[in-house]
Amino acid sequence: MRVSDPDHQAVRPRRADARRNEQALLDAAATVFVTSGVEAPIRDIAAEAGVGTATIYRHFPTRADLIVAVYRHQVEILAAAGPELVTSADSPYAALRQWIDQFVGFVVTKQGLAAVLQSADPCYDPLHAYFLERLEPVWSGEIVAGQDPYELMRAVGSLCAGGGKPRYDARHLVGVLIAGLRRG
Amino acid sequence: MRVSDPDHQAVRPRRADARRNEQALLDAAATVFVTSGVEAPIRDIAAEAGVGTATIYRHFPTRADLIVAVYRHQVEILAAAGPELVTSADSPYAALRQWIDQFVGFVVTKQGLAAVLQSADPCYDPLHAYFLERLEPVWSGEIVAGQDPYELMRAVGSLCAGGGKPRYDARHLVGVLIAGLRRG
Amino acid sequence: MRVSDPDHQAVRPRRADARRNEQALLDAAATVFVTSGVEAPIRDIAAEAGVGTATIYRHFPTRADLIVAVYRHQVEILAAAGPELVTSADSPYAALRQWIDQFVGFVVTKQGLAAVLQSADPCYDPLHAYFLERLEPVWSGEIVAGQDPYELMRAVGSLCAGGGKPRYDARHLVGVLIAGLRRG
Amino acid sequence: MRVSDPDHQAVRPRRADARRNEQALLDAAATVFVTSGVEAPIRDIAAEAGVGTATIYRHFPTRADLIVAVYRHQVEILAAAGPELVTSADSPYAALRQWIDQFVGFVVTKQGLAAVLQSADPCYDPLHAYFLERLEPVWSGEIVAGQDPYELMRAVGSLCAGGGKPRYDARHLVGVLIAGLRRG
DNA sequence: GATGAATGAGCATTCATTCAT
DNA sequence: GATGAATGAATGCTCATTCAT
Repeated sequence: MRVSDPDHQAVRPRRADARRNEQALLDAAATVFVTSGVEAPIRDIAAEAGVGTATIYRHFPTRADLIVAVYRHQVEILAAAGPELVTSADSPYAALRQWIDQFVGFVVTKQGLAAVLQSADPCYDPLHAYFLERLEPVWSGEIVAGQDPYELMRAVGSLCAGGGKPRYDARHLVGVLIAGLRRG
Repeated sequence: MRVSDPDHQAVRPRRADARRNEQALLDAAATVFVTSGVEAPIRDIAAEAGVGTATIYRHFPTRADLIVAVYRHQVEILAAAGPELVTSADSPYAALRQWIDQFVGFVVTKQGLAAVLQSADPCYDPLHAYFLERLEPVWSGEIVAGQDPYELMRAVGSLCAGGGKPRYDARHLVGVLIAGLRRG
Repeated sequence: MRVSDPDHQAVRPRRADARRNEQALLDAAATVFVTSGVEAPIRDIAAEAGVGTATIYRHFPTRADLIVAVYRHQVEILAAAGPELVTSADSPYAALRQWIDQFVGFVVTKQGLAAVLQSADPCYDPLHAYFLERLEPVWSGEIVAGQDPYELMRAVGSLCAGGGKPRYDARHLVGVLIAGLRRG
Repeated sequence: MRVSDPDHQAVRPRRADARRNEQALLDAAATVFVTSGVEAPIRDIAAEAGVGTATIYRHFPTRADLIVAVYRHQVEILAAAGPELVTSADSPYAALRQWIDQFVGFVVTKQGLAAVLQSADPCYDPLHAYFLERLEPVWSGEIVAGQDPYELMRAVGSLCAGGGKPRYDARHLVGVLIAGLRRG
């Protein structure tokens, strides 16, 4: 998968209808990704958004472009909670636990996002970089002596990717993983 | 995924060539699953086995039937190492570490198996049950106070499913997870 | 365009229905090529033949395979007339004129064939070679001192490709071309 | 192909920017036709010209309109050389040879133009008429006793359309054709 | 039982054309 | 007039599954 231009939505001024469509597409894709995963047919996403298929290609030339855009948008929301927690919590470790709770709670409901975090496909590098930028301030203080944050992020993604099923509590497992790291 | 009859291959007496074909199919599928994943085209597996596609359907009506059969077969091999380790190692924890090393080493080279372990699809229940039967004697002594072994198995599967990529050491991460459990 | 296996129809023994389908495909393709050219949609050819689209891909993995097969078959018929003429005509030149008449008459009614003759795409090399093998005995005696037969064949293809239209007599023009060569 | 109104660009007075755009379009189309042929995507031409796609439709309602306009424009340049040669060369035949050399050299570099010359589509009638008007004075003196000039022009187009490939020298073949005509 | 031929639904992608801005 | 966003039909190709031999 290639990402043709990760920032394309930032550079051009756009017509109002185009902007509206792009938003509709992001919402539709987010919805479809939940039910059908990130490999859902383009047609389904187009139908959900109420646009033609070619409109998706105009806005997001490759599937990776769309995926990145969908989650970048959602991560913006998630990211806001991070720094705030660091300062407000009783201890760095408490901050981390709360953040992890929120983070996992968020990721678990978006199976697509978990898959993206788990993946090593270079097309997600921008999104991964973005994630790391936000995660590191929160957890680096307490945990990762000698632990590659990128690997940790992928591990969290992996554990969450298995979630949403009975007898599998991703939040708990991520907690265990974090606890294991702390000892190191 | 549905499994039509998990034990179908046990009930009927069979012709010699049928039995030979089934074995060829299991070997072929194992090979193909490694390179192309468990979703590999039926044709590829048939070609690898040197049989017609319909022969696969006769032996394994659904894809899940085949997957289960393939890994059940491979687990037979893996399982042998377990009990032996428990008795020979210096301590239960040492036995566990060694077992985990072997186990992860095994799973990581079969991405298909990792996916199967990660999955909660009921069609894998027989395989999961089989796995747990073998795993529990090994690790239950040392670790899982209050930890659902099934969940743990799926977690290991998840961590391994993300593996085989640069900057991601599944063996290390599973070790961290185990370490985290031990403290609990 | 690639030709995966120009001789694939010769190597395997085949089931009767497969052979029947292949013939139906060749006939259908020949028909469709006349009306829609060699770039006609696969679906149209499949429909004309009364088969599914995938059947075409089974028999002729690439479009070039199909094109070559269609015309190779037709050339078999054409080729028969060649050697016979050489011996029966009054003079080599007379033989050539008659042959050219037949040849052009044949090619002109298959616009697809003309296009194939005109093309330099390497995928047609086998067909071109086949053509040259048949053409050279007929015309080489009289004409082509220093004339590359391959170029001549392509020229005839070009002149015929423009044919089938009012105020354009490919037969006449090819005659003129041949006359021009004779002087050389 | 239909040409909606071959002279539409002559009837209306126009804004300066419209005229500028039209010229930019002709240049852009000429460029794109060379590299991608006359069937190149409208978008490519618009991009090359730096205008929107709809602008092309405004100026040239059908693709044929654009093609005709492009080559009419280029023929203007070519035509200038014709009469001049007739008077300056040593003999009518020498003039013809030189003219053919120039002509073929020109056409061969514009595969689109060759295709247009080869075609009998009525939409090109105006362009064909225009061509004949210029060609006839040059070659009619020496050659075409009983040869329809229109047919000859299309033949030259056909021979050139096959060109630009290895082992195919359109200039040579057109020379052969002309030589053949001379004898007649 | 085994075979592999046939099927046709499903999907990504391209592109001419229209239309709101 | 100019723009470029939206449209959706068209097409190549893949693959699971069925069925005649």
